[in-house]
Amino acid sequence: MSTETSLATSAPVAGIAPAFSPLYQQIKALVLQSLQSGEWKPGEPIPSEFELAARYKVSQGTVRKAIDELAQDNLLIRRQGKGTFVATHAEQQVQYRFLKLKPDNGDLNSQGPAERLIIDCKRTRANNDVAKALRLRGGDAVLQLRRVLSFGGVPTILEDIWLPGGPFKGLTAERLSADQGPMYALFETEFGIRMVRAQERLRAVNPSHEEAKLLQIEQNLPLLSVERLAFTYQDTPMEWRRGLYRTDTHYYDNELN
Amino acid sequence: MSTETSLATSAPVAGIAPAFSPLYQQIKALVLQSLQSGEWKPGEPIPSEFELAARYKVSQGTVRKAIDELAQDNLLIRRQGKGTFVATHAEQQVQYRFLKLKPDNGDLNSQGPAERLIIDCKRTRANNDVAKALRLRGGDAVLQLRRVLSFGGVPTILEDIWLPGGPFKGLTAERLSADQGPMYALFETEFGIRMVRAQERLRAVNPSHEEAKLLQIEQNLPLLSVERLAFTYQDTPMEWRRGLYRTDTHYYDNELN
DNA sequence: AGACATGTGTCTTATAGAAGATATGATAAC
DNA sequence: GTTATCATATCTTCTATAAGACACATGTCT
Repeated sequence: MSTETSLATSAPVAGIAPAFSPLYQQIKALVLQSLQSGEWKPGEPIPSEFELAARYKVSQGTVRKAIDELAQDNLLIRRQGKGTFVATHAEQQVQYRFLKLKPDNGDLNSQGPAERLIIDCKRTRANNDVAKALRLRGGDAVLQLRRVLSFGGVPTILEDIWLPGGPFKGLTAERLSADQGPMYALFETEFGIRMVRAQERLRAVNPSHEEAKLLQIEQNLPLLSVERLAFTYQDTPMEWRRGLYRTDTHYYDNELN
Repeated sequence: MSTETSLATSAPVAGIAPAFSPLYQQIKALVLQSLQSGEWKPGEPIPSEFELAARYKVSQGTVRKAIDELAQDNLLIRRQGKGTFVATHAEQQVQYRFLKLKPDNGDLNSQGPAERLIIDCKRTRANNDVAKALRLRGGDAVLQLRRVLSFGGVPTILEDIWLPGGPFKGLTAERLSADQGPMYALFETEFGIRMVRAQERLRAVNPSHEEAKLLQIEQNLPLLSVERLAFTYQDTPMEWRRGLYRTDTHYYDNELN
């Protein structure tokens, strides 16, 4: 009975299996559950492959394949010799993982860290567009904020951000200003919400009078409008933002394959 | 001697191995060579995993891992039960693999295929920017062409394209116009050049008078400028293009993770 | 039309050594 | 005695092999 074991004969999983799919997919789903439930927190290591194999009653190779895919999706990070860790936006290396704007010369960190200025932060009710994007009911409480990012003293990005009021209860302008580092990192530590992926829609637009003023540019300079819907686990939308990027000194970088 | 075989004892490869790296990486490199040399052409199947394993004197699992990565990079396409195929731009499914522009409502094919109009096609000498991008010497022969893409009768994209003269010797406006389907597909069949990946840089710009006229728009409508450098195997740049996209009716779609 | 055989990629298990990271303990140097 | 240095043990992930069952595609034979 060397290889014709499990799957049919021995029940492989702990909880209820999602459906009929490859074993490693089921394991992947179970690991995802643990990530989602917060059993393993961002930055922390998850159990070793052999431990997980024992826990789920499958072979180490099957666990490995599940973890491989999760690492591929940037949900986990493998470090040889050390372990496998829950990915986080609070890494020292890449400051803004979702920011694809690059300066025409040098790199983003060459002029020191970005300066972030909160212009506005208020609690309002979701309009139809925002409600639809965040899957809320129209009129539900949302947190709206506006900020300007500057690089080397030059205002470069103007962002309007909408967050669902429920999950982000207690978020204030002070808390945001006090914090160094990426906003998504703060979301993880303070609210237990990890942004997993995002979808961006880009357009070229002319800024309004007010927008031009906030970025200290002429109104005839076209800007790159970047609408982003960010998702946490389970493809649940958790943030909607619209950025206006200066692209006379920077460009939006994208790799195709 | 069940598992402590090869690597040290039996020489694993056919040609000269690149350096010291994992076996599957070496296999990957060898497969890449065969792709590049045209031993297996776009759309065709490559030998089965077991055949390759025999050929390279490694196990099927090792070949599998090599192929997995190549499939990940969109160089190969696996089809269960049928085989593994060399990826091509001539697929029926996704017409324009590198085109990320989507209409605000409906999808690109809803209004039928794109109409393509060649505005200009001439043989010139590379200026400095183009030469640098394509790694040519300034003044080398290049093919320059300009075209307009329309969807549902509405001009939407204006593109200027530069191709190195050598590899694309014999390309004419007639040949381009005659051809249906993606340009990159024609490059494969007519010139044996397969575009593997590309890098895009996006900016918001105001069109020139001429550009606005070609797109039949007002000059005050900002456009999305998309500079693309496309690479073939070995990270060799083979095309530089600059597109101007209308983004009042369409948007540039991008996924982050 | 249906059954069957065959060739393909897919999935799972088992085994085992390589390679990177870290702790521990022995030994040497001060 | 304390501090450095080295070797060893023991974690981890990574690489490689082998073998068998399964799923999918496409024939061929009945």
